[in-house]
Amino acid sequence: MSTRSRTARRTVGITEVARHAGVSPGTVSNVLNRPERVAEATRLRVEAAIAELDYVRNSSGSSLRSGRSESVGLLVLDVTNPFFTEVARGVEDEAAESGLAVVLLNSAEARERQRRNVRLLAEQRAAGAVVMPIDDDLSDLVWLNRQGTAWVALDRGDVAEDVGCSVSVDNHAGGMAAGRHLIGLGHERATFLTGPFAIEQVRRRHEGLRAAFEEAGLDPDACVRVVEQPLLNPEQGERAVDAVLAGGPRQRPQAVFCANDQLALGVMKGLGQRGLRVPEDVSVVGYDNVDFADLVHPGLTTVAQPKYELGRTAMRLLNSELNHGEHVHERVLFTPELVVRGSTAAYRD
Amino acid sequence: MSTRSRTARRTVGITEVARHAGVSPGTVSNVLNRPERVAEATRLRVEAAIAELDYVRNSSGSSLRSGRSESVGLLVLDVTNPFFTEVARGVEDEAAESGLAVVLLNSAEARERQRRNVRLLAEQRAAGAVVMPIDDDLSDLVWLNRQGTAWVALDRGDVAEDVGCSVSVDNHAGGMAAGRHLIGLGHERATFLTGPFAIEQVRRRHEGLRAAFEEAGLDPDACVRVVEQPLLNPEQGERAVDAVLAGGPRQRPQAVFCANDQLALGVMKGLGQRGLRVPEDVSVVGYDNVDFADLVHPGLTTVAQPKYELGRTAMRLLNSELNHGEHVHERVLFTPELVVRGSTAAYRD
DNA sequence: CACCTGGATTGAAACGTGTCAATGAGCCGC
DNA sequence: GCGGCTCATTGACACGTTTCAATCCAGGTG
Repeated sequence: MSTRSRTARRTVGITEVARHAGVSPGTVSNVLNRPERVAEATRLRVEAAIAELDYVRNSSGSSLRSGRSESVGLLVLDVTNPFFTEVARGVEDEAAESGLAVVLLNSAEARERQRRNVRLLAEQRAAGAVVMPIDDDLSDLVWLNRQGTAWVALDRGDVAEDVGCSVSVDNHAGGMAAGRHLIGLGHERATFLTGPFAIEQVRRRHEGLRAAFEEAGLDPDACVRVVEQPLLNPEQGERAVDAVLAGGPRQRPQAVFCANDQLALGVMKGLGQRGLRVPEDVSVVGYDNVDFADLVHPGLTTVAQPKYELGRTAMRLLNSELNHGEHVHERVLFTPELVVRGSTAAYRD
Repeated sequence: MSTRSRTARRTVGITEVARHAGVSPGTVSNVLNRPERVAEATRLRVEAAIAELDYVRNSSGSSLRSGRSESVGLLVLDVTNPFFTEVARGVEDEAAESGLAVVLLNSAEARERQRRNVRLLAEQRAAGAVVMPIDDDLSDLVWLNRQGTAWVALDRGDVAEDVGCSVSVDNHAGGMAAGRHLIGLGHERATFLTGPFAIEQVRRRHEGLRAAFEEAGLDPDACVRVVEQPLLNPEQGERAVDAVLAGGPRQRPQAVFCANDQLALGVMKGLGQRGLRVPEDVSVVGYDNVDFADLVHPGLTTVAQPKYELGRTAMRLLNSELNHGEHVHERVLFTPELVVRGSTAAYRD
């Protein structure tokens, strides 16, 4: 055990570097920010001084002066969800390339916490933010925009374009792809296992599923049942099994389409515990294609989202908004892709 | 589509609030930071002005003046790993309680990137950091400390105590618990499937496993084989199956202990593809107890780490270091816990 | 009434950087 | 050799906040 050395290290700033190199502070600043404006000889001299004094720039000073910091926020619904972490990686990578730091903020699906985090971003004078809003109420974000911080909405295609950019995946198409797949296998009774319908993505996936049945000349009202759970995690999936199976073998769905891989994995576990086999007795389809979907047995058929690309594109959009003076809000829409694995099979009576 | 409103919103600062409330800027600052020093009447007047003008404090200004910012870094090996995300949640929660923002930085297991991130923390004059170092070379972190930024090492029990605090889990005990469990089931040929031995945690787990065999009067050199892969992800686990099975049924291990749940899940998948059943033909033990360990079939027996607590404790330690002037580096060691599920069973010839 | 005390408030001086108008140094062409 | 030009550099100020010594005021005491 030893005591922390409270080194009263005198802070070396731009002015000390300047003195050491025999130039003015302004020149040092130029070397740092617009090297092309300064003659090579002096630039080298300044760089030498920087190295020798082990100078590290103080970003508080610079963002105070310039009015804007060099970090962007990533406001996420739930750090734990593997879907988001993949997105985070995309944002991180793209931000790193433009020298921006990423501040991770977790709303933990709580409105109060989202509000606090938005406020934090405003206090930091963050350059921008990539945001997954907690619900349809965007007033906090509009406020943030008025404070001068730009943002891009993620996975929320319905933001009005006069409010901000958005990057999302076509949830309707995803639901439809899942529906077509099941219908193609001969299923006619499906259950949509989902989280709260307050979440827009979830609603769209449901509509897509129904559209697929309609397209095939089947009545969605008769064919598609819904089981709604309060959260989108594995435990809730497991807990929902009884509701899913309600009605006995004649009424019971031939297939379960889950709004989420986590729900799907939970439901698969629950089905197994009740002696039902996937896919022989029930087919299961998930959504997201998290890494683990490939590792369970049987592999989970699921609607894949380009998670990494999603984050990367959002950050790229944000970047372009930050650099161009004149900016027109954009809306990028990815198309999901069905990945067929072992958890779905043709229906046989 | 509409053009971003470039509102030339004049910035309202502490001085404008002061004028509006008829007090001096200093008083406003006091209201914000040490409300007890200011008389109730004026405090209320200032607060009213703040609300009316929609003032939001500028953290650049305050950290410039005070010399230290109010954010802490979380330097992580790989944002994607579910182990880290759980840790992140713990850090987040604890930081939020003390009003600190968490800056997430991803080393992506690359030394160069870790270095850049450490530099970023120094530039931000971060109050502190929770760090998972990429390898044994802590020189960057020592440098960071000299810059005045304190840190707590995570999951790295071997940092010298004169360098910094650390919070970790007893990897030796974890390996031993796994070993005892397998020996108790009658296994005498085990393979340790692992990532690079350069990682300290991995080495300790291996030693623990060997210690268990020794304790039981068995020769570790004869009983424990090692298969080393370059990375700790599922794909590598799958790829390692052939190496694990080398030697045919007589030589083949009765149990595989993996340094990581991800490896374990990969190897289970690979074993299944080759027609081997878990646990009937081979027992598998993982490490970490990620959420998904409970969802595969059979459930994965694994050594659980208190992930959330780990993060939370690290942040708490950091906090105490930041607040107390005099500080003695601490070393916290958690004990892991074996969670037995279906992937392990008694050996029968 | 003069004096003291202690709490509330003030004013000015930093913190480290970016910006920009002004200055200086060289160079070319007439 | 001179005016005019460009490119490099300078110097001073402003950004919004915290801090701290100095000031003010009210009330109590002798």
